[in-house]
Amino acid sequence: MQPIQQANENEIATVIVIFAIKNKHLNILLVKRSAEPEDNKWALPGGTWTGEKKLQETATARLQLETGAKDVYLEQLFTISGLNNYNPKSIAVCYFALVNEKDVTLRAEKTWQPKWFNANQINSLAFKNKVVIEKALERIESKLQYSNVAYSLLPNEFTLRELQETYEAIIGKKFDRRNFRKSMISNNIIIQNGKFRKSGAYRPAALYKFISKVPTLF
Amino acid sequence: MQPIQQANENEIATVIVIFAIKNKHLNILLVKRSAEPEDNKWALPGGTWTGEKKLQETATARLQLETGAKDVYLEQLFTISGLNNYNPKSIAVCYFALVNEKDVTLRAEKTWQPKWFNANQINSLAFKNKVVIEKALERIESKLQYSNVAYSLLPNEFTLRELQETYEAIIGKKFDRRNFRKSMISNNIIIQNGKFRKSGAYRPAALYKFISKVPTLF
DNA sequence: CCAAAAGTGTTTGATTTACACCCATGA
DNA sequence: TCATGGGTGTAAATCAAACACTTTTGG
Repeated sequence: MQPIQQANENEIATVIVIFAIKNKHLNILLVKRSAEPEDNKWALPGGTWTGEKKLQETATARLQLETGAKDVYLEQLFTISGLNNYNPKSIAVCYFALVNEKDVTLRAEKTWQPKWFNANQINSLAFKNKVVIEKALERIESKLQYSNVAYSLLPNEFTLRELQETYEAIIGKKFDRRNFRKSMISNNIIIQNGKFRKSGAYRPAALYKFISKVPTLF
Repeated sequence: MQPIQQANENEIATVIVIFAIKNKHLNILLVKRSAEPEDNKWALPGGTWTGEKKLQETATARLQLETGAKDVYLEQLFTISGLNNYNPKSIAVCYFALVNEKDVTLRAEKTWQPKWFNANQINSLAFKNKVVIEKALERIESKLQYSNVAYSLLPNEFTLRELQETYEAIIGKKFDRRNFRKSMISNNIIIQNGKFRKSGAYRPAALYKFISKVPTLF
């Protein structure tokens, strides 16, 4: 969301695409605007940068305010002018963040309704937020392929199937279970934590954890 | 270079890391500041964004002003606050550009001296420009590995050796000539243009051109 | 004993790397 | 004929992709 200022002044906004996996689908958090312009439309969360903190800290603060999530992966996407039609002197510094949906408590107020939307079914949005989402989708997909950033989408312990379904939701295709396991383990992304989870009339699944929760390429 | 404004106002600057190959080395264009703060120090070229054009067009305009180069590769790097210590409300949107040194005519004025510096031997710079250069070096290196953007570093026709030396200067290691040729050709990056260049007491080299001068991944 | 998900290795093909000799030219 | 850089192919190794059966559990 881009707050509005005098149209003649530079305005620096941050905008965040917050991703989480819900029901095996990639979701994005949107908030409903409750002011003109674009009143009542859904938009990406964001805020104006005041210069008091570093730019990225403004994004982090907004993320925490909306989701309560901490220690998540946050990365700058790009900066664009002209996102907000109403102020030609505004620019938006866009970020994307990955959160574990179970750690999230949405800030729900009467005038501020955050809501998760399936990332592939988002249509009309305030401003030109669609552009931002498309770039974010590209980036998260390629990032997942050669880094461990999925750690911020998953809880502390998880089964291999849960991990694989997370990857599949984002990349949009199925993987071979044996190859997936081999690759995650041989790239030192995950390791068994020794526990198992029983959840039905079948063999319990070993639980895994991420070896590192620092962004790492492989 | 970041122009100075009232310290209480938002200032949006663009900064460009302009790369070219000179004498088989990767070089960066710097300009000497002729105003406070940081008077007399070398800095990356840049300018203030006024909101009249798109952000990227401001960077393109600055690039042309400094080098005269057109149709070059220009990509946004990232945006940072705090690059300019003197105004806490300033941000810099940073770009990197690749130009062919032979197409360049530097704008040389008494108060504005642009100069090429070996990219790996840049030390003291105005503001925190070093950070920007480091990111740019990372980016150009990885970009070169899986895209054709080298087209903007080279003239219209070139030998395989010239191309390889360009890659070696940037990536910082030597390649096998046979494998390099194979990869460039099988990835449809370059093709012979039918001409040859004689330049000494040895077999003339075939000249190549880029198949496409649109940024393409492979 | 049945249904459901978990676990596990091997083979094939594709890609990447390493490596050495002959060719064309001008002096 | 010599010195210099230009041109070329093959074998080995590594990596990625395809693929099916056995195990554990609860009901």
